[in-house]
Amino acid sequence: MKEELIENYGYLFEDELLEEMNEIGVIREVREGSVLIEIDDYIKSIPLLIDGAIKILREDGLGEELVLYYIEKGDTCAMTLSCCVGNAKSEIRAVAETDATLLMIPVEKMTAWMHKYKSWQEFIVQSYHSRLMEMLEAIDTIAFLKMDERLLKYLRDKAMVSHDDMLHVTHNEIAQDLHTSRVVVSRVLKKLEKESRIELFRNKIKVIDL
DNA sequence: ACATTAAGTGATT
DNA sequence: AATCACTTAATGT
Repeated sequence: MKEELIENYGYLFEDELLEEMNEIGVIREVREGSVLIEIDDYIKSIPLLIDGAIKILREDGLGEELVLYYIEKGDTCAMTLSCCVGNAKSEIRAVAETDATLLMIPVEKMTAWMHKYKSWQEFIVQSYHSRLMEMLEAIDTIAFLKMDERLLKYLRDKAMVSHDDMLHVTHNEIAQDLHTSRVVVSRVLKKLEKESRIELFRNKIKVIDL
């Protein structure tokens, strides 16, 4: 596991910190689809993503959800960070988009390292920043983009995090992620297929050119 | 063969 | 862009 740590975080952190992470962190492997954080959960440890991708969702009242952004390896979850510091409940849900490997760091260590290691502090601040940027991007997408553009972005992101241009997803699942109806998704996808940008199959979508 | 689930489509708001 | 109503196609038992 030491190798994986170095591979993904070695260029960021000094050896001493990596050593501590290796000792204290607990590796957690999760399967695709498993829920890592539920809304209203209290967070007791910080996940650092070693491998795979995590999907971050916002949910309204009951059932209706919306994808905010994805987290890939080398990243951490900003929500977790703010929750630990403020000891607050999670406002979001985190679901494993693919099979994933996480390194879990206890909250106490996370705050202690903030003082002890400059590289850690920078990592946290930097991570906060990039998550905030992604949030802005998500807002722009919803507010200014039409459904066809939103869908394209969704497919692009999905293909990127799964490192595969054959996406295993149904029209219904996409509709839920984008908070729209299945019929609309089917129509737009059909249009994209006619433009030869994608190819449609049952339960699958092949990305040709985005 | 039948039931279930995914996807396609016209019409309406 | 959403909803309804209906059809067609694929898959499971």
